[in-house]
Amino acid sequence: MPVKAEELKFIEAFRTGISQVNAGDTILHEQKPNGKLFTLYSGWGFRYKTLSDGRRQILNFLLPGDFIGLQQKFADGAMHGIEAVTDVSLCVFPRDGLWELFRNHPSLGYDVTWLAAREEGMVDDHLLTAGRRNATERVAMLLMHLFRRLERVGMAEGGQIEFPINQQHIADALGLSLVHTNKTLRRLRQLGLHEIENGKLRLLNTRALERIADFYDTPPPQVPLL
Amino acid sequence: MPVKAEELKFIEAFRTGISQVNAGDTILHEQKPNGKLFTLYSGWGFRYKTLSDGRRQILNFLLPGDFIGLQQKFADGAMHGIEAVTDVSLCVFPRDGLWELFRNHPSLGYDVTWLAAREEGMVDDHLLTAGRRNATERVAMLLMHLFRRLERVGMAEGGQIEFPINQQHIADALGLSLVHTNKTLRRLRQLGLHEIENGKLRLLNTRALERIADFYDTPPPQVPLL
DNA sequence: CGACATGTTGAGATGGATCAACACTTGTGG
DNA sequence: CCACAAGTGTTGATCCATCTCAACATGTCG
Repeated sequence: MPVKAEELKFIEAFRTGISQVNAGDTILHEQKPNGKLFTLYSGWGFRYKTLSDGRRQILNFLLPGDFIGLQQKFADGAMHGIEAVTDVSLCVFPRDGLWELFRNHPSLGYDVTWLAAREEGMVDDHLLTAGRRNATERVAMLLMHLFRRLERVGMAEGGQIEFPINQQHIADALGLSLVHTNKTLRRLRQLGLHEIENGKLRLLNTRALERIADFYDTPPPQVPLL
Repeated sequence: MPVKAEELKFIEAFRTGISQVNAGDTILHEQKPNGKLFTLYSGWGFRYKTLSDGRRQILNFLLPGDFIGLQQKFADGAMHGIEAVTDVSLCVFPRDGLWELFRNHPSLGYDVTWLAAREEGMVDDHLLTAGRRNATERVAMLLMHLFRRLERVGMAEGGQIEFPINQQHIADALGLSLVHTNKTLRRLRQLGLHEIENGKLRLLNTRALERIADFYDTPPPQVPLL
């Protein structure tokens, strides 16, 4: 989405710097929020929460273009962690600059709100999935969801996408056990619906997956970028 | 939270009017978004999504002070409905006024974002609940969650709150079946943890409920109001 | 009075969890 | 170069939390 030159300049000035994080590292610790804000430039990450006995729920996956950290800043004590799946590069914004941004560039503030609302929409979807879909539907949903998102940011090539997450990630995102995730994934593969190989996901029958997941996507007109 | 007089005036001018909705009526239809924005003045409501075969997931409950409709405005096709639990009065904002608000009163825009982020934080919690807690933990969580929220808006009197939702609502919010919700609720009651009677909820052992749910609340400093 | 919403309870079925192996790959230190 | 540990995927056996089905009770309302 186009941004005015002036706004772009402000964004440039606004950001503190670019930061690199290695695969598997924690970007934001669950217990100690730091109020920083990020935009994900490249790589995959995820937001998660854990119960005190270690059960983990992945809230959503973070892909290039995602804006991160609003909930941390505002949430009522309810914290989440962020972890890098692959090596990741982040654009870091200062802890207290958000108000500046709203004041000086309301249109950017508007965009931030847009992004926040879009992310909440995604979490809404995942809640429906975890609450009301069965294992097969959940897996189909996740595959379609991620595939479509990658498509939108232009990261689908030749009908396949990079797929750096493992079955434990999938299980934690869907609220399933690792073993059952494996069996469900395998069943879908044997039905010829998808293939995961060498860290690539290829969907072989999106029609069927959409039907199973009861997932029908409407791409948004255009997405703001920060 | 205090608001400047000038801002208050803008809010007054901004709103289209106040609207009343009867218990059980749909405030916002799942399939046809209208882009309107609301603030809930009084009563209870909830946001929900349904699968095409009718399975319903309640995304969160709406209580006085909640700001509604952002996701509808921005979501990528992913829609949700809103229904009134009790009779409800709403402050209605015009469909396209949000940008005006951001431009003329950045601080109000900032507040909107705050509210959006806080709501996402709540959905995050519910996703953790639906994905990783068992039935007992879920029910304990819901009771604590709602009780604390009502407390914060000053609607807890004498250790009890209005509790207008029925077991079907609870089941749909937690991703459980109606029957199992009933049995779980009953077990907690027989343990002396709570009482629901005549539309009132009384928590008899919040300590135990918190422990079961693994839920420890940190109230936010102050909440903006629109 | 009957229709309807809501809550309650039991019996049986089942989807998914848990437990326990094992295979394969990769990286590491000796 | 090999031995070994660690991470990941796979599979079978068994268990159990939750779902489904089916009744029945109660209160409200026309």
